[in-house]
Amino acid sequence: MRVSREQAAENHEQILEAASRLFREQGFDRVGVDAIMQQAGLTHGGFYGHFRSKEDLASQALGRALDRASERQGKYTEIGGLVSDYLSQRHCNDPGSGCAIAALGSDIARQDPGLRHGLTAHVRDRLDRFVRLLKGGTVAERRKRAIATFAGMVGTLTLARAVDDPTLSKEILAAGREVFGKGLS
Amino acid sequence: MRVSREQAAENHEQILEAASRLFREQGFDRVGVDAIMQQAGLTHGGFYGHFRSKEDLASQALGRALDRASERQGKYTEIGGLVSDYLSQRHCNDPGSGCAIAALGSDIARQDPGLRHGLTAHVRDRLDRFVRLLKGGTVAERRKRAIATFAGMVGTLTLARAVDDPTLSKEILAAGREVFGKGLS
DNA sequence: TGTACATCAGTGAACGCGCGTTCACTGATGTAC
DNA sequence: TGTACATCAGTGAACGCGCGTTCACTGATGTAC
Repeated sequence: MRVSREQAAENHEQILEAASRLFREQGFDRVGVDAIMQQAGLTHGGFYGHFRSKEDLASQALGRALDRASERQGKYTEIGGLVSDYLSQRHCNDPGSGCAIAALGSDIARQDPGLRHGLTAHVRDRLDRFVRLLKGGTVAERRKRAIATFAGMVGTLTLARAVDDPTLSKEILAAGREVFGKGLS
Repeated sequence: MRVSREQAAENHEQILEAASRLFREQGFDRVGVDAIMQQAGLTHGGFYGHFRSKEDLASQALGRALDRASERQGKYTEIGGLVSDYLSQRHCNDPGSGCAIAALGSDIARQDPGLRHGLTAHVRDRLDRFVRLLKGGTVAERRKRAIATFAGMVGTLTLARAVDDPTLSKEILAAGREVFGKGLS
């Protein structure tokens, strides 16, 4: 049962959207093509009309998630607000719509070269933006602080999600907000 | 072909050791019971004489890796050396014998409750030790810095491993060493 | 504008494969005399 | 100390299952006249 070109394009979007969320929620290996297609309102057989492989989808879905994150962070003109948002309870509880680096962090290093290459370009871009948000010191110093602030944010969220005690998790988030919210200046 | 009790105990250790390394290198989901037993010099059938399930092994192997990390870090009397070691090129290139939190970070949040509970106890312990290494400020301030330093270390290593450009990876490690090596004081 | 046909997005059964787990069996170890 | 037997750690075939992927088919869409 053929569908219109617009419908097909919309289905394509739905698959990417579903994959982007499910991968972040459960990791690349725990989400099957079947589950993604079901979430997109389709059956698994049609998948290969849209993507060459699951790996191909993973790479594109990560790219999409990272682009969204850039957009979201692009709105901030000062580091404090950005960090507060990133290290919020809401973000911690909802990895599916949040930062893909924190959600998939250690997984990414083991994925295929294409995906890692896309991520690297994104990280570079994000660091450049961070440098522009920071004040004081030389450019080289701001860049060091940008890297450490970004890494600190990712590590704080990873840690807050890993522990199973809500009190400790909140304490970790709060400490991260306080220390990294100033951009380490 | 029965083996002696000492041999059986040694085999048990070998399985834990192999699992601890392989899980950190490839992640929980990409390592099979088969591969672990082979690495331990045994065949897969004997696995269930040693562990109740793969999950059970994962939990124990993580515990072992974390204990090793505690031992290793316990040797340091000042934060700078500890951070330099943690954010070294060597550690970055060899996740299999390194920090399990950085190697399995985002995976851990999705594992079973037993494993996460063990990890939480470990994180608490590690934070307490960090607090003792830091100087200056009130106890509450030192604790905040301990959390942020620990999170920063984990995030820096995760990021340095995720990117595919060695130059950027080295820059990230160097920035992390410089910023977090002072314990954020 | 209407008709006839080619196209092709999506369906669902089927494939091969690897995984976690089970189990009958083996033969060296440990024990009872 | 030596013998006879029970124990049980490890083996390897087998199991059911879910996965990524393929493919013959369907029927609505798009196009040519």
